[in-house]
Amino acid sequence: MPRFQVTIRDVASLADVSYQTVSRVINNRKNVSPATRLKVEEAIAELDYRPNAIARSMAKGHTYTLGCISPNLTNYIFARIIESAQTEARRQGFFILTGSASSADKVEPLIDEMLNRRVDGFLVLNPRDDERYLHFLPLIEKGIPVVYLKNTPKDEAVSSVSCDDKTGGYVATQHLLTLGHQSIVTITGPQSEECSQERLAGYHQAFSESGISLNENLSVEGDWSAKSAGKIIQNLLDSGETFSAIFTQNDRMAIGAIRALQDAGLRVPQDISVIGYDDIPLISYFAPPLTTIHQPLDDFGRHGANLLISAVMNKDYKRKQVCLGAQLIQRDSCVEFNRGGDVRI
Amino acid sequence: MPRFQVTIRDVASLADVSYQTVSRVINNRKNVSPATRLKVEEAIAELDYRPNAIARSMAKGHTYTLGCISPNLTNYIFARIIESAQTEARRQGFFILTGSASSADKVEPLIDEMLNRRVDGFLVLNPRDDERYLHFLPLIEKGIPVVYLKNTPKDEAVSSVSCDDKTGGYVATQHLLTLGHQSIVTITGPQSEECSQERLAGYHQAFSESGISLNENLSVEGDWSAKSAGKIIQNLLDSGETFSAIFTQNDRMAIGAIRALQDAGLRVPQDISVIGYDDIPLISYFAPPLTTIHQPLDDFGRHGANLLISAVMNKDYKRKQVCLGAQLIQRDSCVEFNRGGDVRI
DNA sequence: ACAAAACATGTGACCGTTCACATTATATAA
DNA sequence: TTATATAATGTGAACGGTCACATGTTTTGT
Repeated sequence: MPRFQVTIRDVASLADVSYQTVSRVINNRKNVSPATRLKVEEAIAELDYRPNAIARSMAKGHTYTLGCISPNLTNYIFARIIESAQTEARRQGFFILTGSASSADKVEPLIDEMLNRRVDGFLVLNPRDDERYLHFLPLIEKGIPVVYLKNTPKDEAVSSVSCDDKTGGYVATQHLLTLGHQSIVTITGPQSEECSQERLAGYHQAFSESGISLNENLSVEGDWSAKSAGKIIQNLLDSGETFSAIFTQNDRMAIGAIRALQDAGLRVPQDISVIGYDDIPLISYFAPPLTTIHQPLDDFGRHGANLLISAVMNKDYKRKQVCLGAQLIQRDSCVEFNRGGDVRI
Repeated sequence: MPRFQVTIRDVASLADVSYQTVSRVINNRKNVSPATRLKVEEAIAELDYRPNAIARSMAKGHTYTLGCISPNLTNYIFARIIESAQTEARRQGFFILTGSASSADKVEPLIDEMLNRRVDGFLVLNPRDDERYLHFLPLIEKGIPVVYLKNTPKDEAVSSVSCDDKTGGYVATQHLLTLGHQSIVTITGPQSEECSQERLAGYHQAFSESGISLNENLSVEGDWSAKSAGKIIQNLLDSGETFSAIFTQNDRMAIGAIRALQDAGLRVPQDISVIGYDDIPLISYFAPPLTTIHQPLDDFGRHGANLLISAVMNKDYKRKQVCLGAQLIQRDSCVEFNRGGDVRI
């Protein structure tokens, strides 16, 4: 298959200089006379020459490409983080090779192929999901730059960007307590995941600070899906537990919970207050507009890309953990607890 | 910067064969004796050798990488299509380099950088948005494979995957007509875009087939956002127009419309039926669960990747236009028109 | 005015593969 | 047995850049 590419040497012969001089021009090096530079630039324009990044990677040993591995692309949270990481990476001359691995066993081949393509480093979203971070440990040992993003294992000596999930859980719970609620259901994510544990810890902390006693039966583990939360609420109602508010660890579960409440004839927020987590798009158009915890997703991507690129470029880069804040967004799904007793079916 | 890579020659010398033989083994060529193959494979395993895809690209003139350019990554529609394209591409040994260009003027530099990286071809989402497809015309002329995905210019001689938007618009409208509605508002996307025009054409066709006369004032142009639809409905109500149903060209606008109706004290579907388009996630949890038109997003990605890879691999590949179907999803936002007159405020 | 430093440019080797071709060993046929 | 096809392996030259170094030309300092 005959190739048909304009090379640095074609430019050189047209401009009547050596190929090295052309290389100097395209890399914006000093030590090129203005006249020569102009000649070369004209030749480049005339031939519509494009430097071959592949050949450059070959010679330099850098691909200026980052591998980004996430559970999927369709979850808004991931998409948003990847998008902002991409923006930041591109600003610094890097591209991102995306790969989704829906389960842990698909992570290994993905890493392998990205390694073959000689990505300069890895951006790993939600490494704690199904313990997929275990696959990156060998890479980190070999000195390949890796940055964990969101839901990160806490104890690892790895660069990471995470959110202060404990505070997030605390703020959410605190908000409900302040409104006078005392019996607050919390639906967590899988307890194997760091962020679920943290948000639950925040919930506990808020209770213990307020001195209000905590009903352990009201903490239930979901799987992030609306469906799981719906079932949990249904069970809770059936079991005769008493509560006036719900804190779900993501918005999807809030939606599922609200649906279950409505199916049971309860109104949100008049009968039960609900607070979510994430602030996904259109959730403000929900009925009722959901009060929730907002995370700075763009900062995740930006910091993540930055950290990774720094590690790629500086051999003696020190690992760093960044922790971002979370913010309460008040809408209409939480109101003051103002009735004689909790709901009981 | 000293590199430290295991190469084909390291493997060769350990296995005591020539580097070419190693190449044959890793490429699974015939003409290698089983004994030699085994020796080489052992050496590969021992050294943890990884073929350098960059060097391979260099030699072969193919990168096995596709450039994917979309307006963003956060829109579920795009994310889903890209994710499925990625899955299909990877199945065939390709990777996807993603790039978002929020506006047309950002497309050019993105193409440039992808071209420098020698992507084998381009996957272009929504080329009709702000006429970004114009940037790809020169590439297509040069013979670089390009596939358009969704909202494609109809008349181009380019491979593309689109949806039968006219039928989609027809089915949606037809559904409302069948329920007895006669005054049906439609909120379109920007009329500069192919798919908006098509869906509107379907709306017209359904009316003309039914023989019911059409009130031109009820066709209004939105910008795909919930907000725009909200304003449009508000204006319509204020102007005293009469209608009993709404067909919005995407789900977000349906949500905005429903909110505006509710704010005006109207109930959906009892007072006004609403049908959307897209079937985005969680929309079935909305109040009321939205009746909408579903598009086979995964097929978009799959076909798109396939078409592009075929074009990349076969020099004499013929351009092909794929058109996918759309499907009515009935939920609870549309009911029979059963009252004496239309709503009038 | 002359040595030293700074600038401008060119040459050869290399990055890690694959390709086309050459060579050698082995099997098949007459 | 010898000619001939076939299998197994090796060699040199690409692919398109960058790096280190060599060379020639100016500028600068005293």
